[in-house]
Amino acid sequence: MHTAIANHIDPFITKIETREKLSEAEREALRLLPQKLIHTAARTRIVEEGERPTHSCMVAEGMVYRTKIAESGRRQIMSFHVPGDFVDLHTVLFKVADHTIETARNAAVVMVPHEAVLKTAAEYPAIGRAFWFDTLVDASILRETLLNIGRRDARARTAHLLCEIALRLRRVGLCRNGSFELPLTQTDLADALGVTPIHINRVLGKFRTERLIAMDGRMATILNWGALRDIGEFDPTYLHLEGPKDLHL
Amino acid sequence: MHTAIANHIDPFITKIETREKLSEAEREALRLLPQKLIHTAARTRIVEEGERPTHSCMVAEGMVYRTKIAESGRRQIMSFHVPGDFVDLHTVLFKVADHTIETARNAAVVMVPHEAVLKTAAEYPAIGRAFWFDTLVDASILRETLLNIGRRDARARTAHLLCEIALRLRRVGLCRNGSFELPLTQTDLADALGVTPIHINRVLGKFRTERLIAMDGRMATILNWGALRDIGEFDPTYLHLEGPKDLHL
DNA sequence: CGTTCGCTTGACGTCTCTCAATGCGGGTGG
DNA sequence: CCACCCGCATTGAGAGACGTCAAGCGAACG
Repeated sequence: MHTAIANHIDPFITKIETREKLSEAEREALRLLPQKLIHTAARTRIVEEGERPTHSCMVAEGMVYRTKIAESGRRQIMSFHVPGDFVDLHTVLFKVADHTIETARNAAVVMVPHEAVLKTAAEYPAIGRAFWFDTLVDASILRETLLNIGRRDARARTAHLLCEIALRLRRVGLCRNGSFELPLTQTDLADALGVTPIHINRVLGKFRTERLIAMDGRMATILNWGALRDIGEFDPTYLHLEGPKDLHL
Repeated sequence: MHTAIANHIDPFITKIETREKLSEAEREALRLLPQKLIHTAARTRIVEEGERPTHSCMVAEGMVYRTKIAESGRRQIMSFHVPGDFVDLHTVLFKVADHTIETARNAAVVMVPHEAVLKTAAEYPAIGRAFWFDTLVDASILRETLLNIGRRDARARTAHLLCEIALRLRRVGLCRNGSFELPLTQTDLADALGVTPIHINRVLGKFRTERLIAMDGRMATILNWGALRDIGEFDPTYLHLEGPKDLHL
């Protein structure tokens, strides 16, 4: 690194570069984005539905999720975010946030002002593309989630989500030998999977007696990846870990 | 218009400009995109999951939807697209298509090569932003769909979808007095809403006896918008019809 | 004119929800 | 340091929404 001080954006740069190599000037432009690291308590709302946010955030530590609440009061978690994920590039262009962003437990997020994001994207097309690509992957994950909830039963849904979280955490070095910290309550999982916490409890209980997973406090371990993958029909293509196609511009 | 010949991209430009005004140079750049109009039969797959497409498409006529199939064979429709929608800006950056794009009935779509899209986006930041914004709205609709399917019962889901389609069609002048052509079978609706066609049939039947909607062949009419909106908890904020925030670059 | 596709309706099964109660662990205040 | 409380996990019993299986019917189409 050329910069002396460690930069909070670096995890994002690392993620981006597993897809498309950036020039030194582009990396530097990203590092020069104004940024403020914020530590939050559990259940902190970073962006509230209906707000007009002026900053975007990137996860530095912990887990963050997006949520919407129906008029009836039922909550749906739309997606989870792990360190290195830029959570709300959406609000860069939207006037009003269409959903809430919340931390699961203690977390750290980096706040970056919208104008800076847009200016950098306009100045460096490769960065603009990188941001765009990131939101596209996000949408792809959303589509798979939709398939999961719309067309699989609770058992398959749960298996699928566990596989996805494990894989995404492994990518950033937070899952070893199938073990990872899962800072979510069963109610969170239920809200993400479109079922009741009671039902999730029974599904997880069955997974445990079947020796597919183990859970000890906040640590979860996948004991039988193959079986869980099959139950959840998990195929990671939709995560687009490969990166974008080769560009000839 | 400055160009003598009607351009197939014009509906997209019109849509874009309800959000952010473009300069004449930018409009012209969009019109100069290489394009090929294709007329398709019903149930034509434009892009197949797993393919490596080289073109993106925009809907010119009819209705197009995105779909994924689970290993178990169950199909989920992720989203519908009406004239003026750029359906698969995703594939511009993705190597492999993560889902299938299909026409409901006879339709017309405009095909545009990916390199041209990327080149224009890189050259004109406002156009790059417009593309990005379009995919962000797409993701926002996806999130609302997820809430719909995850946290509402079949009756509410159906009402919500009908409201959304009516509103989006009205925006492009294809819905008058609550009447619009709905080129979807009950099986399509079921696959979009995560239920069985039989159940959708009963829900629609109830809507009809309650005088909330009327259906005559392919024409659907919303007779009681207020009631349907309330049943479906429909709030169009997520469609971001307002456009992006005012930019100060 | 037969065939296929889509709509409709009935009976029955089941996955998941609701209601309800218990227990556990961690945080808080006296 | 202990009592108390609250959030979360767990388990049981009964109810309901939705799925499955099955059959009939009309319209479009070759």
